Amino acid sequence: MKNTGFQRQTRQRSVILDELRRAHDHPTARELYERVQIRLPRISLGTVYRNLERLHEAGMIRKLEYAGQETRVDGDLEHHYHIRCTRCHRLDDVPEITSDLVGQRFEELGGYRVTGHRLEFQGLCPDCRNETGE
Amino acid sequence: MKNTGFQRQTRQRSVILDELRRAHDHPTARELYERVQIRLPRISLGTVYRNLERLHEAGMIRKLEYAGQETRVDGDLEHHYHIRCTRCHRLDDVPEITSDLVGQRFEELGGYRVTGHRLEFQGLCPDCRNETGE
DNA sequence: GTGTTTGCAAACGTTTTGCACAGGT
DNA sequence: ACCTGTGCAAAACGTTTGCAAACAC
Repeated sequence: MKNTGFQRQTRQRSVILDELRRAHDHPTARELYERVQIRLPRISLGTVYRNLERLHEAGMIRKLEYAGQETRVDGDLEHHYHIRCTRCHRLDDVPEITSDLVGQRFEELGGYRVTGHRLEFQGLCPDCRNETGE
Repeated sequence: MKNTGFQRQTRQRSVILDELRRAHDHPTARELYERVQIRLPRISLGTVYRNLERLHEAGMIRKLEYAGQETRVDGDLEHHYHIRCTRCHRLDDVPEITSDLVGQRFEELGGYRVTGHRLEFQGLCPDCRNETGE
């Protein structure tokens, strides 16, 4: 079994992960906290934040930080994209993306009328490549 | 001339816009505030925030909210993408994207070694389409 | 028993807001 | 003169952190 970097297996962490795995939406830390709180009434929001950070480090969840609002978490590690409603801020998975993005106009995705998209690449900048030796 | 929704043309707003147009990076609100402050020492950070919001509404600047950190603004309205360094958080324009994104591996862009990308679509969700009549 | 993880509360950094005044039209 | 936009300060918001107690190992 893969080393996750965890030192202890606590009830809090396992309930948090369980709620995330059963969630089919993309809850914020506070929403997740409220769900976990039903099962563990004395848990604190700070514990949820700390565990989300640890789970993220361990590669067990995705953080959806690029929404310009509260960070949301996704228990689904499969490679997939998201679509956000510009009016009510609802966030859904995009069912399937098949091909060419740039230059192509998606008119409709998963029932949404698509008006735009945002794309950000990640990587190591030239300076950091030098410093780390790639 | 297009109606921008502004009622007054103030010195603050024109200096903010000017600094943004001449900026070749993607400053945060605070960074922009510091630059504007050199020319208008009594301006307040709140005014910068308010004006960025108005300029954004008017479609005169872009907000880069999807970085998971401080919101950055971009005075360049041309359609282009960005790349962020995962180590030092520097943010650059991606020089040119030509074709197929999905399935393709970009190895290198603008001197960066690319390790991943994030993509989010925007649109009107099914419910909001109903309520607004598309 | 040891040292990680927790609950709590305070602190933090970014952004928004209430208010009286300034200034554009 | 009107009323939008400003400066200032406080509040709001999501998130992080310091600490002593709890608990996994």
